[in-house]
Amino acid sequence: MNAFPFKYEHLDAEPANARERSRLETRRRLMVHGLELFANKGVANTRASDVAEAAGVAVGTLYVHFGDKRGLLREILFAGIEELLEPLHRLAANLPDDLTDAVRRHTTLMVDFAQERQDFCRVLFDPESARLSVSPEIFEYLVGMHERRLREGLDRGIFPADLDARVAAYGAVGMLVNVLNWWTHNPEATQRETIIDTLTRLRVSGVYQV
Amino acid sequence: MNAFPFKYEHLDAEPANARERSRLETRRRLMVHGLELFANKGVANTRASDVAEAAGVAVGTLYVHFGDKRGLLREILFAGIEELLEPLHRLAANLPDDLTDAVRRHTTLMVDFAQERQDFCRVLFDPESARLSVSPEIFEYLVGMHERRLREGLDRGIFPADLDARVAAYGAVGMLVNVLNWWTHNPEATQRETIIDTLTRLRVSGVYQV
Amino acid sequence: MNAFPFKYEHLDAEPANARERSRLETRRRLMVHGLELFANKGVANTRASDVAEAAGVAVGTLYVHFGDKRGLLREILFAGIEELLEPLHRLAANLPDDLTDAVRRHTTLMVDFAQERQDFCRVLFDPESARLSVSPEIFEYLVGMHERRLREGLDRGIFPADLDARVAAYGAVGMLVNVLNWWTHNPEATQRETIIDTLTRLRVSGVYQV
Amino acid sequence: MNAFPFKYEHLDAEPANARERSRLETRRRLMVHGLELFANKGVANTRASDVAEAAGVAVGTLYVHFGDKRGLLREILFAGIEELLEPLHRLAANLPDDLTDAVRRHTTLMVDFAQERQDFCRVLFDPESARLSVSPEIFEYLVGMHERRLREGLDRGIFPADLDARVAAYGAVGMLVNVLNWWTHNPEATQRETIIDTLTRLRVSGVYQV
DNA sequence: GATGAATGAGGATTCATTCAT
DNA sequence: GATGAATGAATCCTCATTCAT
Repeated sequence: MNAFPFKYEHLDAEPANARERSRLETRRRLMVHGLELFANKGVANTRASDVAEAAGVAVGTLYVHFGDKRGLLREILFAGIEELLEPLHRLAANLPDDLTDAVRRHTTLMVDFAQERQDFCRVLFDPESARLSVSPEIFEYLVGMHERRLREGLDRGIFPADLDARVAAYGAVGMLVNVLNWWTHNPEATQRETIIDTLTRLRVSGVYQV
Repeated sequence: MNAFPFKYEHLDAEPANARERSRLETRRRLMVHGLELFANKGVANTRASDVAEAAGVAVGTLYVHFGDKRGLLREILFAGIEELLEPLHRLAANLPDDLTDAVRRHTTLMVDFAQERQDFCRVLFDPESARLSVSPEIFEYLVGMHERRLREGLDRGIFPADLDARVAAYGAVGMLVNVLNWWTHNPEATQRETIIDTLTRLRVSGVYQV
Repeated sequence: MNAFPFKYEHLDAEPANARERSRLETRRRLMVHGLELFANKGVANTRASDVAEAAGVAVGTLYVHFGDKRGLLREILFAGIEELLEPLHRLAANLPDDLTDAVRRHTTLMVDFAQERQDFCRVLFDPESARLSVSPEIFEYLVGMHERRLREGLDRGIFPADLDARVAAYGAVGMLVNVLNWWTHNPEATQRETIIDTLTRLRVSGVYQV
Repeated sequence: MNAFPFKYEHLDAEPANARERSRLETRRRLMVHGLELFANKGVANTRASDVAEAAGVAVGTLYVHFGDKRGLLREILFAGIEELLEPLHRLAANLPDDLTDAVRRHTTLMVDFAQERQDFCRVLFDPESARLSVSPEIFEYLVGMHERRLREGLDRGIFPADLDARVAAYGAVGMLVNVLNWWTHNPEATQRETIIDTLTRLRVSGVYQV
């Protein structure tokens, strides 16, 4: 049901016994404080020991749970993106017939996610996440999803045949990501609605004047 | 009338005297080898001394010319991007009336540049260039250019009024950059024409089926 | 009459009751897998938890049984060396009268042991065993044995009087150990018989041409 | 003339210019203080920064000169062993005809070296030098030298034909090394002459009573 | 201007060991 | 006795940058 292919230990897994419960709690604390520090100080400027200290555990504990700093970053980003994927998949299963409506719903979902999860987005768009090849992996996944949807639309004759699904998918994701990256760092620069309207516009009918 | 606001010492400045000529030659060698190493090993994995050695000078010389490693990177990227800006400005001064034609010309220019200057693009899209705030500066500039052009179009009623120029500019640049970034690292994945057609399509009329 | 002065819990102790049997089995498993890992990955590169995992128990269990990693290493090496000591003592109690015969029998025993217990020898000769002062303790013991035997020979006028028993003992053990160390790591380099012949030769009459 | 195959920057290289002279002096200081600390605290217990501090330079300087801690250790040991090799080669070029005489001269050289260069020997015999594969490389070289000499003797019929040169070389070096290792750490245990007499005895005619 | 030896702050990571359950 | 999550001291090494020559 959920196509997200990356395994990670679910935080909501049933707590089994006391020891396991405590382990998961430690893990959760590391992720929560990691997200906060990564978002506020930047990923590169946050030391593994900073996160451990904030979480109230020893550095070694971080390494027990996540292998290394990159591992922690991965888990944080994958857990965060999964929260986006869930409504996304729900939407996909229940798409409006009207193209503009459908795109607007999709865009709105992304924009609202960016607005509600600003800290997560700051980490996702941190150049250090790119340097560690974590965010690219996530963007690739989004591109893949988009490509599949485009390919379906092409098959069903909804989209113009001269579109290449792969290229268009990279384009759409790049457009979204770049706008949200900017907006995340300049939330006051414009309104939620402006972004939704403009992105929906561009995605559906480009700059073309009807 | 070059609007590019960043100063750097032109490589094509007239060679004045012998000493000056030798100075410029040293400078050029550092930039050429810097570009090559940055492109092939990655910016973060290339040490200042690597570049100096490749250029056949002492490390200190690099610092005499560029202040620091980031300075060298800046000069390399700004010199490269200027090669893109020149034809871009020429095109702007002489734009076809037809919207699709105009966009296609613009897109073609960008795509061809990416194809011809693969090494430059690898450096431009290197996460380390982002971490050092060099590439963002360039992308901001491109966004600014785009925004101005969109605003003109809006003023003249060419583009639909519900577009926000700034948001649309970020979107367009993000689309372009993401596609070219991918293509630069996977040149065999698709054809130049496919990219031009799809990007032109998306930019002009989105996924909308006429 | 076993002169080996180091205590360790015998593996072949009678199994008393079920609980005790299981305890000994756990202990045996730790030693068996410890030997294997130490031999194959090197002592320094084998973590206590690796051994525990291979043995199918928790790390803590290793510490319950052996106190620390060095304790495990000691038990493994002492158990192994005891397998050498037994036939050695048997031989000592029943030595041929002819000097060359006696030395050859002794040498053969050592060489065959090295050949049959390659894994043990890799651990014994591992520099980490030296760093932890485990192998030196064993070599000292062998030197002591040898010294006693030499002293006896000297007393009985079998060996030339200008030999210092202690020095000669260190020399003989060093010779043996160095050859076997090399051979253990290069088993294909030479034949068992070549080693036995040459070592016997050297021990009995040096390089002297009769 | 000198068969020692390991390259390292000679300390006695002509001082060229002032900068180079200062560089070599820095290098020398690092080696001198490295030897002292390695010998007194043990190689594993000496931090790279300890050596740098003792030498009055920054840690980085050590890494500039030797690459890493192991590099420093190598240079120290190779420089030291070369001091042994020089008289050794001189002796080889001018060997007494009498076998016992020749062996005694050779043994004396080694023993006197060990006595005069106790600190060097402590480092050479340090298990950490073995763990870092530095001392084994040196011992291999000594074995190679020995093997060649034995092979010559065998060819000329001086040594008994049933000796295998390689095995005998490993044996002889092991004997020497083990005795000197012990003596280095227990200088009071016996006299220089006792060691020379016994080792010469063993090497030439084993334990055989003439 | 060019040189290149020297600098030294900075952080990730390991793993033997413990102890509450 | 067995467990295994948590501990945290301990060091290596990098490399952008400087400045005396």
